[in-house]
Formats: sequence, structure tokens, C-alpha cells
Amino acid sequence: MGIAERKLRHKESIRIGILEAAWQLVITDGWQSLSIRKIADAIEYSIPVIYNHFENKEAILLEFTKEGFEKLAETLREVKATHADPAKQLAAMGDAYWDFAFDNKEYYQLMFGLGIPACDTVKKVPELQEMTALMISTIKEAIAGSKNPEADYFLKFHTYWSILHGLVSIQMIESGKPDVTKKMIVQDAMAGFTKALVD
Amino acid sequence: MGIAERKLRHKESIRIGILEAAWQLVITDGWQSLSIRKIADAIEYSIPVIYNHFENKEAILLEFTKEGFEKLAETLREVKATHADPAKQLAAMGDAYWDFAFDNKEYYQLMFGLGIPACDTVKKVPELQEMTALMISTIKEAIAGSKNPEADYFLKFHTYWSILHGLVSIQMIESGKPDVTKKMIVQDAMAGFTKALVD
DNA sequence: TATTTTTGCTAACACTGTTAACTAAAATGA
DNA sequence: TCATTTTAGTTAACAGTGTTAGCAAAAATA
Repeated sequence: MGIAERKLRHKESIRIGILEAAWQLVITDGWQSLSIRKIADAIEYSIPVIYNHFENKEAILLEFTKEGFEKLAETLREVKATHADPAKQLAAMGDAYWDFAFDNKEYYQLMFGLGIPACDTVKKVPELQEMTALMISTIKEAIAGSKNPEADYFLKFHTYWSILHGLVSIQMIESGKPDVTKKMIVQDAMAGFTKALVD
Repeated sequence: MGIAERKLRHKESIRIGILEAAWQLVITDGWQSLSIRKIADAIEYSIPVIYNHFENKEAILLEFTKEGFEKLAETLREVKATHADPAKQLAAMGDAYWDFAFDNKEYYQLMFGLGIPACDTVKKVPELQEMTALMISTIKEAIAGSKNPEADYFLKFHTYWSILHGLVSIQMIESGKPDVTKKMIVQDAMAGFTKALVD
């Protein structure tokens, strides 16, 4: 009796329909405005049907998070394979990581819980300028006194800030707590940065 | 006639009340679950009163974003002043940045649009392990072939990943677009990292 | 064919941000 | 002091959100 199988196939096809509809909505309107009702509308089923396939809305988004990490890992694996030297691998993987993030923005934002109200917000916050100005001036001073005084201060500022923000947000995602031992990471990263800066 | 002044004072006191109540709610329940109704409840006024003082909910949160950047800038300015050497300033400011983020977590999350569903999510995503494993193995290989083979691979992995994530998310916050010229930042940062890694 | 299981629906609950329309109080002018 | 105007604050609603209980119809089983 292939009845059970047919049913299973049908059930699975709805599940896939939900994910496809959801992803389409995420792509067009961003994951912030995804709603169960919109999905139900798109798949032409009533709302509760969705809850027969996913525990809740978060579970649907989690699916994409997983997909995103899979795709990213796949990409990195491929890129790694194109080089033999680990140092070159790291550089190439970094490049690929960057490209992945911007080629798959919705994935990346989901994967790392990026709310991104900031896109519009940043410009509304002149107070941000104060912080960046402070960092930039210090970077400039450091460069001026280094063995490479013609280094691009703006590029270095971006690197500096990004390292810090990256360390913090990865740490927040991973555990939420500060984790005293991990403060070494900051110091290590800062040491590496300034070393590369002043030569 | 001090009537206008009294009125203004009263209006201002409500505004402050809104912000204080909102901040209390953000502190206790996180900014995700802040609601206009909860604020109205706390200040013992009806809902529309809040809209006489703030255009919308976002405007209230924006206030905290500004506060956050002010506080961070203030902190960094103070720390900078405690050192004369720019390199030492950068290191100390990095330390202070880290501390600020975890001492003022709610501020930091607001400032950078960190949704942080991930805190619970990360553990639900075994796919993440694949990516980290890939990075870690490459880091290990690079360390093995470097002049400093006893370096802490886990620490270096964290640095590596954080730099990348930081670069990406700062770039996403600032413009949203990839910005071809900024890809240099990745390459510069990667170069600095691997240089510090292999010595 | 009668019974049970499954499938999917309607309708509701408890929230959310936001706003229109109204009342009551306070300030103003005569 | 009284009538008028302005302002402050209210209730009630609209249009959304995630989620679930209860029911009807269709399909599978006996």
C-alpha cells in the first residue's frame, strides 16, 4: 500500500512549500517582516497548517540559519581546497567569507541575529561621529609615529573597529557572558593589529 | 508668568519618565520585549501620551542608541587620556571597548542592532560546527608551519572569525552595500592577522 | 457501508504599534 | 467673574502579529 508514502510525499511537499514561500518573502521584504499569515496566504492554506509542520515561526527561521551555515561551510571548504599553503587558505577563506555575506545578505543576517535597524539609524546618530573621530585620530597618531607613515588611516580605522565589534558580537552570540579568559582574545587581537600597524 | 515654564517642566518630566520607565523595562526584559503599553502602564498615563513626546517606538530606542554612543565615546576619551603613546592608547581603548560592551550589554545591542536570538539558537545549529571546525583546522595547520608553533589555536581562531564577522557587520551597518573598495579592508586585516600568526 | 483517523478550517485569544475622536481641565480674553 | 479657546489626556478602535482550541469534512480503515 503506497498510501502512506503518497501521504508522506504530500506532507513533505507542503513543508517545502512553506519554506519556499517563506524564503521568497524573506528575500523580498526582509526577515523582519516575515509573518505566518503571509506564508499561509502564499501557500494557499490556512494558518494552523503551518503549525503542523513547524513548531513555531522561529523554527522556520532556524531552518534558514542552518541552510546558511551549510552553504557557508561548503563555500569555505571549496575555497580551502584551491590552496595548499594554510596562510593562503586563510586569506582566500576570508575573501570568500566576505563575498558570501554580501551575496547572501539575508542568510548572514539571520545566522548572526543582525537586526539591522541601524542601516537607517546610523545616520541619525551624530554621537557615533564622536566615537569614530576619537578612534581615527588615535590611529592617525599611531601611523604617524610608525615605520609606515603613509598607511591608509581610514582603512586601518575600519580594521580596528571591526576587530573589536567582531570580538564582542561573536562573544555575545556564543555565550552572552563576558568570560574573563576570553579577554585575552581582545588583547591578542589588539597586539596583532598594532604590531602590523607600527611595523 | 511662569505658567509656560511650569508646563514645560511638567512636559519634560513626563518625557523623562517615559525614558526612565522604558530603560527599566529594557534592562529587565531586553529591548526586544519593550512595548508602548508597558511604558504607559509604568508611567501611569494612557498610551497616546507617549506619542506626544516621541514620534514612535523607534524614536525612544534611538534615544538610548545615542546615549550609548555618548557613553562609549566618553569612556574611550577617558581611557585615551591615561596614555601618551598612541599604540598603548589603542590597546587600552580596545580593552575599554570590550568592557563597555559587556558592562552595558543592552546599550551595545541597541547600538549595533543585535537581535540576539542566536544566544539560544547557536546550540541548535550543528551546522555551525562544520564551519568552525574548518576554520580551526586551517588555523592549526598555519600555526604548525609558523615560527610560533605553540600558539593557542583556539584563541587565534576566535580572532580570525571575529575579524571577519566584525568587518562584515560594520560594513552592513554603515552602508548595507558591499562597496568594492572596502574589500581591501578584508585583505588588509587578513594580511595583518596571518602576518602576526606565522610571525 | 459504518467507523475511525486524519486533514484542514474558522474563530478566537492575547498581544503588538499607532491614531481618530472625544472629554475634561486649564489658560486666556473681555 | 464668565465665556471662549487652547491644551492635556482619555477611550476606543484599526490593522497587524504569533498561537491554539474546537469543529467539519474528507479520506482511510474495518
